[in-house]
Amino acid sequence: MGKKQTNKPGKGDQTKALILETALEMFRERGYEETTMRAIAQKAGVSLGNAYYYFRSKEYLIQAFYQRLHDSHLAVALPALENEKTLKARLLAVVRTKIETMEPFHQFAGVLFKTAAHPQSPLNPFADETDPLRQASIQLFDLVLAGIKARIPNDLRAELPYLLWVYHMGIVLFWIHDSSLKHRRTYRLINHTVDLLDKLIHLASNPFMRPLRKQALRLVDELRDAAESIDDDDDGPGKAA
Amino acid sequence: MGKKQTNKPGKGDQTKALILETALEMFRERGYEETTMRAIAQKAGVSLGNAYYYFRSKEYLIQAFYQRLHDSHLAVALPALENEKTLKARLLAVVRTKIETMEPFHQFAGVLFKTAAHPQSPLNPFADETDPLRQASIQLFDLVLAGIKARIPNDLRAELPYLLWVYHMGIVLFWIHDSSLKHRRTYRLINHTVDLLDKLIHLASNPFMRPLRKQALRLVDELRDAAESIDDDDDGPGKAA
DNA sequence: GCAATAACTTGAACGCGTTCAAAAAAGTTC
DNA sequence: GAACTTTTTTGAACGCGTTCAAGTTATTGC
Repeated sequence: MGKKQTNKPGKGDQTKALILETALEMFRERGYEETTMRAIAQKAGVSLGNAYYYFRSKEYLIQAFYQRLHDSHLAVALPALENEKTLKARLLAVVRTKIETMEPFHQFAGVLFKTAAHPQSPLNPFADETDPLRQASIQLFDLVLAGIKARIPNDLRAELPYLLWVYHMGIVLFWIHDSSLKHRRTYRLINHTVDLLDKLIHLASNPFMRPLRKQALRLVDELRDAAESIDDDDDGPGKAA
Repeated sequence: MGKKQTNKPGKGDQTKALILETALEMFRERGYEETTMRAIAQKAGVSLGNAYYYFRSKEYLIQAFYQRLHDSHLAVALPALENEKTLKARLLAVVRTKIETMEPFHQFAGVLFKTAAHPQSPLNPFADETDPLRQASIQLFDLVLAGIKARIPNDLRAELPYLLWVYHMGIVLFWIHDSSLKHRRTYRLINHTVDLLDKLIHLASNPFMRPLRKQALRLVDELRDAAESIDDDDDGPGKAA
């Protein structure tokens, strides 16, 4: 029973890990475009074709990187959440640790959104609703909300994890473009936006704001499953009511 | 006097136009990735190297495409604005015509954001503040606002053209991912968001909203010149106030 | 007109990501 | 352990974007 587990311990898994490790190291040091598949293979001590046996394309190395990143982020974000009770503090903790986790890959990160924004790319984080990594990432923001006392209307509460995830993607996008020293601009932006979001969420929770909130949430709903199915509905030619 | 004008009539300008025309036609029919520089050159009846004499890279063909697109958009948007007096109607007209103008390039358009989102790319529309095409594009939204009666606070009014431009970029991004029939989802989204924006702008114009508006605008200010200079300021380690 | 200079054009060559038939190694079955 | 299958590994080859030294054609100065 010690030998074969659920799947296969696989000799090849070692090779795969070796290639990924080598690739990420080279990405970090030299950047993505500057690191060739041939160089990765050579440094890892395998043949070029072998790298393609384990990773369908160079882009798939990025996908593996995403997974690593998320694991690392969880490892520091979860403990950080233990100490915080307010929405503002918890959100701040998660977003800050995210950026800190990505820090070593800043130069390399530029390419992420390049591929991620491409509709046809398998890395597009908005692409398939069922992507487990994306779900896990959103779930972290659900956890942020689960730990607070303040009451948030159910309709908003349901969408908020996703919305905060989108928000944090925006922060990451900003960070990618941020060339300021030690990315101070990004941290400042995080402080300000978290502050603003905190106020907005409380404002939106006010009964007075219910109609506008409902309308905005309906919009969000529509945005979510946009690039998915091919269907036909209404509103084609006519104007808004 | 019929010969030499201000600059040079340039024999090569013909060749450049020919190459661009051929390229865009092939992009439209076959897509960007599927159209090779060799194929463009061959169809245009020039050598491969010649194409690179006029366009530094394949990406620069996209930049030329941007310019074409904007010209076409202006040609239909400006007349459309003549008939409309309200913010909602004017904004709707500009954004709708934008999508309609881009229609023939939907398949090809996917690659736009791929390159555009890349920080190092010369096509990044957020990159350099001084890009004339970007300025022209923002100016169109200034024109949208210039034609309305409703009073908008000065601080908001000043930033709004840029904000609406960013909004319209978001719509384009959605459209790129929109696989619904005739892109009905996009048009529906435009209707709903324009409606929402209209309400939001009026709400934000309320004196009651002044503090929140000020804070949001300060944030926008910070976002604008983010990827520009390398500086160092405050807010590094500490938390939000 | 004629040399000199600039503008334009060419095609071979380079390095890259990717593919693939074929070989080698590991695992399986009897 | 032999025959067979599956997994892993290889390196040559392909098509691509891009570069460049070398040509050809147009323009300029006299």
